[in-house]
Amino acid sequence: MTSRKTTRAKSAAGRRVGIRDVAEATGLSITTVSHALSDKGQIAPATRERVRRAAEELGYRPDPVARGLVSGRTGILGLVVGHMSDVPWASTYRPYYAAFSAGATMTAVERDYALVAVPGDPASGLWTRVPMDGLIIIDPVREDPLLADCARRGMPVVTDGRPIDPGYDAVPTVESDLDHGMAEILGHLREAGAARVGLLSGPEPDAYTQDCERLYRQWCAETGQTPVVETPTASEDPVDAALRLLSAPGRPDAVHGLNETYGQALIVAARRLGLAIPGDLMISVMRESDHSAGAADWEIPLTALSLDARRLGAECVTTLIDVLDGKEPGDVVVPCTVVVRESTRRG
Amino acid sequence: MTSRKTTRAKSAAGRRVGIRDVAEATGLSITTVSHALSDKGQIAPATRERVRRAAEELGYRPDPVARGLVSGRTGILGLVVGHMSDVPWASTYRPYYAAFSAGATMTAVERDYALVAVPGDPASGLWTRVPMDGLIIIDPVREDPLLADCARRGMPVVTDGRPIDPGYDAVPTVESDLDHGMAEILGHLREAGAARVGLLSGPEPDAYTQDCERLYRQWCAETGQTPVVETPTASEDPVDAALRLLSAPGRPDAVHGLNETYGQALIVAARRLGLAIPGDLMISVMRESDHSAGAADWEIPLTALSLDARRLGAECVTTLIDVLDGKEPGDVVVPCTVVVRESTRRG
DNA sequence: CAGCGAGACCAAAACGTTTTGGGCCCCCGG
DNA sequence: CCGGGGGCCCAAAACGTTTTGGTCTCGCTG
Repeated sequence: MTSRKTTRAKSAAGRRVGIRDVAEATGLSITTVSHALSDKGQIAPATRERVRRAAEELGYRPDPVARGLVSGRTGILGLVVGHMSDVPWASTYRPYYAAFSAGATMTAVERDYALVAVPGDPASGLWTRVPMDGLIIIDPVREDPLLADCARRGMPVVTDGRPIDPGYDAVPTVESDLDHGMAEILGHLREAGAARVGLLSGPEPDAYTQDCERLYRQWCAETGQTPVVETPTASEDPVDAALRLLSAPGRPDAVHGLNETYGQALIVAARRLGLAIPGDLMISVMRESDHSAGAADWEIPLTALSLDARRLGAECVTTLIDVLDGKEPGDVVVPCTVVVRESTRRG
Repeated sequence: MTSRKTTRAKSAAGRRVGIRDVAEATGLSITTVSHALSDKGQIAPATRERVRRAAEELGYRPDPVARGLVSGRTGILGLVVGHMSDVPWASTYRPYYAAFSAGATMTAVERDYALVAVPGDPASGLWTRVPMDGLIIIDPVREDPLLADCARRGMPVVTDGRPIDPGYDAVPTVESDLDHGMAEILGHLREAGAARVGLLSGPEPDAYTQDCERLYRQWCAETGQTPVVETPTASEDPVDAALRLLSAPGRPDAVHGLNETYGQALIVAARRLGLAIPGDLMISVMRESDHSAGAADWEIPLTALSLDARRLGAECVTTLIDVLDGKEPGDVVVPCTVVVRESTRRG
């Protein structure tokens, strides 16, 4: 009586209806039913219709798991956000991730894939237990264990932001065109009248931060300016870092912040120091999108280098699907655009 | 030479390593290997260790799909956001969804499940093709096709926000405690000195909107006030609705907005009409979280009824997992709290 | 009228696990 | 010396599809 056989979901009546049931209902073979439903072999039109009707009537839906076992495809793409092991996605990261994820999800859905979020935490190993066809890794960090594991195991991967470590040249990558973007935004600041441009960088050990800083220093070298960089620690309130930056001896009269949160921090710091914007201090930031009315914009519309995270997400998915389809896609560079607003308009 | 057999990922060397390879490497049977790796049958400790080592060395990971086929469990939970068929998630919806999704994802991960986002669009039928153990439906709408399909098919479901249509009493539901919350926030507005409290409602046909409006009218009836409700259409700029509300003959001197975006709209409208906040107009809003510094807060900190979307997401996951584990969970009510800020402090 | 191709269908293998139901051997108690 | 009970291991079934490699029966051609 203590039947342990109730494991399966037999809630309503009998078992889940399988292809076998359709076969029995129509008096046909399993093969024929499968073919009829997926337009494969040659089936008499009448039969095909009969099968369709029976399947519909019985409410038959092919089991995705069984289907996946034979086809080798699950139709699931993994999205791992590297910094997710910490508290609720490092807050500075959220807007970017949200936009990225939105773009990725919609593109995936259009192409008939589903997107699943898995934690970057390598200890959990969850990503190993969830069936998926490929993985998107956002901003791989130094010695990323996930990246290594995927490579070893032959799991198709696309990264958003180039892997830092060497040896991953084969991994397709989607990136913002920071080369042009940084030059453009810094150039804009100078043209707008900045004498000394500072950078409010970030603590993350990823290619994005690294590249921005490098490009900034390079630009400084080219324009003959001494770099002024400040970086908040991971746990620190960015406002403190902003205050440091703006209190230094050779105070910059323009600062570019590496994410939108830093823009807010700069505004707060500036106000606390009694600096007028843009009169005493021009501010520009990285932003995840053109359209978003950033939080800080209620105070002062901020000039931004718009990163188009949405599109980056979309491109990652497209690229990954290309890989899955056997194409060998090259790296993708997504343009980013300068949007000039009040915070850098003097006079 | 045109071998089509390259379907599988045999990129590096040979095929993916399966349990059979481990068996052959150790000279044991498949059964024993399976048992050894999952601590099941009785295996000599030495053997167990030998198997472990071999598996590790070969880089063996059990195929989640095959495992899922026999166990009937995939470890994947679906999250469908009802309004996603439209453009980029109806923008007013985003902060709530983001917080909800964050809470759900983290809880899922803690319990060793993965969360996959599927479109509410019933036409796509994607959710049918992606393997999952259960589904979370956010704010089911009138005659929700998904809900119906799940019920018919026996797919375990938990909804965030009660299903509107009758006949779904068996579906476990997670809800905010709007009964108390609405009474509390409206009571606060009155106590703070409001003579006439208006409501800026929403166009969505879900239980949340419906309940808020009902509770508002009920409160009006109890306190002997004529209800003043305005609802933006789905495509309209909420500012226009706010302007209508604030230009009406019996202009309210306090308005509660059903989401955070509406708070911004109210501020903009108030400024445009030359109304001082909170002097001429008190504003309160629904918000998805306590901690979030809302965008509008850079202008004026808004009093809010905090919905704790994060926790709602977490509770949905917990409840769904309970269902999957065979428990019969009851409905969950998550408390919401009033957070008083500048926008309703007179004098 | 034999032969042959095409149309309609089907049985069985394959996918990679877990689970079921033993089998064998050795040791110990009677 | 025999019977029985662990301890250790294994072969085969099952999971629900898709795919492979047919078979059978027409009708048409030579």
